[in-house]
This record gives sequence, structure tokens and C-alpha cells, in this order.
Amino acid sequence: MKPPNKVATTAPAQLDAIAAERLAAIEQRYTSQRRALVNALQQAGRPVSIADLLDANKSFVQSSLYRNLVVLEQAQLVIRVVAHDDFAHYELGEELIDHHHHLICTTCGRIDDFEISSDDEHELLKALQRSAKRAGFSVSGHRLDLVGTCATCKAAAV
Amino acid sequence: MKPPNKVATTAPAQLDAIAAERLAAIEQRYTSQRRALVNALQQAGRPVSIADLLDANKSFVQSSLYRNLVVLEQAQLVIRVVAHDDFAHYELGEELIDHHHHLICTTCGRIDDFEISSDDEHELLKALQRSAKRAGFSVSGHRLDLVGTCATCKAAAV
DNA sequence: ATGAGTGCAAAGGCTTTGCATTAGG
DNA sequence: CCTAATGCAAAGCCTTTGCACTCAT
Repeated sequence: MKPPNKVATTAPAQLDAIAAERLAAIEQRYTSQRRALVNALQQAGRPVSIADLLDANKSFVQSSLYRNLVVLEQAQLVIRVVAHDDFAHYELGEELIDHHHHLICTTCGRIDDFEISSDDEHELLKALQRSAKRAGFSVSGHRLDLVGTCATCKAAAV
Repeated sequence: MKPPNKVATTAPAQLDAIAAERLAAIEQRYTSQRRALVNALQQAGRPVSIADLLDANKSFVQSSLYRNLVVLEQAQLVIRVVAHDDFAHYELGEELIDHHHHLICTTCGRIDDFEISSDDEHELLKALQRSAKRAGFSVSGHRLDLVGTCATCKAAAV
């Protein structure tokens, strides 16, 4: 059940310090629940849904979770990942884990991270910038997702 | 207000024939409303929301629109595009318009199509296949979106 | 102490569904 | 004719909000 492509992450202690700093920067408190949430996201190592989080930590409450995810997003600690289904998924911000893309399983809804080589990534970026420029579009980021069936669901389908 | 990068599309008459055929294949009728819907999507030339469609054709009814979009999706005539906001967007299937990607404006929510060169696209595909294989993931498609600010919103922000 | 954060429950908003009516083949 | 499709309204479901209580600073 571990991610197929390990994506490097910031060390827990360092992440904790960054979280404290960024929350302070927007005048938000680093409460125990927010600490637990950051920790849960780090543990997950992939974009997780609200249900995943509620399931992983019984002390989480749905409404507070939503509220805290908004706060962490504002603090640029967390990003919301658009999934295939209608469930929001969240993961740590890109500067906290390496730049990567997503494998979206249309069968179970699970999302995993993957990386492409930095050469490929670089080529891609150049091509995207060219296209964006032609359209007069200012790029703030890109999303590259592979949609299909994960190894687990493929095995289960047999 | 026209799309910044024109994406080639199937001719209207041909599209109509294909729609009739594909709907017949799944034993669905090609009713006048479904014809109007296919036409509206072709006219739009970009992924549009339910609100866009209701606005463009006053004879559309919300619930029927949702139902017919599901049917057209099953007929593989239409695909649902995941947006930045919480509104579903729909456009004609990829075989009916050239393979392309999306420019998602985070300010106004508008989505436009764009293409990258076939060379770049080819390189990208190869890189993606390599990564997917490593993860044991079966790829059925990919999504490449640029997120940022469209020309219109950029101009308005001044 | 004092305002931010939290929990519970109720409300919102996009989407789906039930049911009677209409129309396609 | 007879089932699928449509229109209207009501219900669903994820998410957000209101309000009183608790905790951090």
C-alpha cells in the first residue's frame, strides 16, 4: 500500500518549524489539531480525502478539518488536489515535497504521486511556456495527471 | 473572446452523424435536445459549465441537461473536464476535436483549449509511460492543465 | 482574560432523483 | 403504442456556516 514512486519530503522536525513559521506569518495559531493535521498529511505521503483523514485520526472533526485545511492552504502549507471523483484531496505544498504529478485511479479514486525526470520536466515547461505566451496566459502552475487504473485495482480486476 | 489557440474540430454534419451512431450503439435516442446540446458544445469550442449552457440556450432545462451530459459521456461523445472551481465543465470528446490541454483561469474560472507541438506531446507521452510503468499503473489518458490568469483577466486587473 | 479555535448541528449549493407528462421509433 | 426522454420539484451529498464552548497567548 506504499506509494509506487517515493517522493522526497521535508524532514518532520523541519516541516514542523516551517508550519509554525508560515502560520505565524498569516497570524494563525499552530494548534495541536493543526499540528496533527500536518503530521497526518506527511504520513500519508499522497493526496488524501477528508474521509481518509477522518478515518486516520478519530479525534478529527469534519468541520474543523475543513476549516483548518483552508487555513493551511492560505499558509501555503497545503494544496488542494482536484481528483477524478467529487472528493477534495489535500497534500503538502510542492515546496515541502518535490515537484511531482499525480496518478489518479478511476476505479478506487486513490491518488498517488509520481515524478518524471528533471530533463523531461524541463522540456515540458518550455513547451508549456511557449503555448501560454501565445495565448496571453500568465502561468502560475501546471497540473499533469495520469488517469487510469492503479496496480491494486488492476490485480483485483482479474 | 475567441479561443486563443484554435483547436481543429470535426465538421458539424459529420459530428452529427457520429453522434447519431454512437448513441445508437448504446441504445440511446438522438433527440432534438441532445442534438442541440452537441451543437452547443461544438459552438462553444471550449469546456463549458452547466450555467454556460443554460445561458446559451434558454430551452435547456437543468435536470435534463445533466442527464443528457451523462448519456453523451457514456456515448463517448463528451468528456467532463475538472475545473479549478466546483463547476463541472464539458466539451466534445478528444477524438472529435484534436488532442489538447487546458488553460484554467483562476480568476474567472474560464477554461480554454491549447495544444503543444506534436513533438513535445510525443516526448511527454514517452516520459509519462515510463513513470506509469514503474508504478504498475495502466494509463487510460492524461490531463495537462495550465493554471493561471487569462489575457482578459490580466487586462482587467490593471 | 479575551479573542482565536473547536464541536455540534443546521444550512448552502451543485448535482441527482422521483414522478407525471410528452414524444421518439 | 409503449418505452425512453423530459420538466418540475424535491432530495442528496460534500462542504460551509452559526453559535456556544474551550483553549492558546
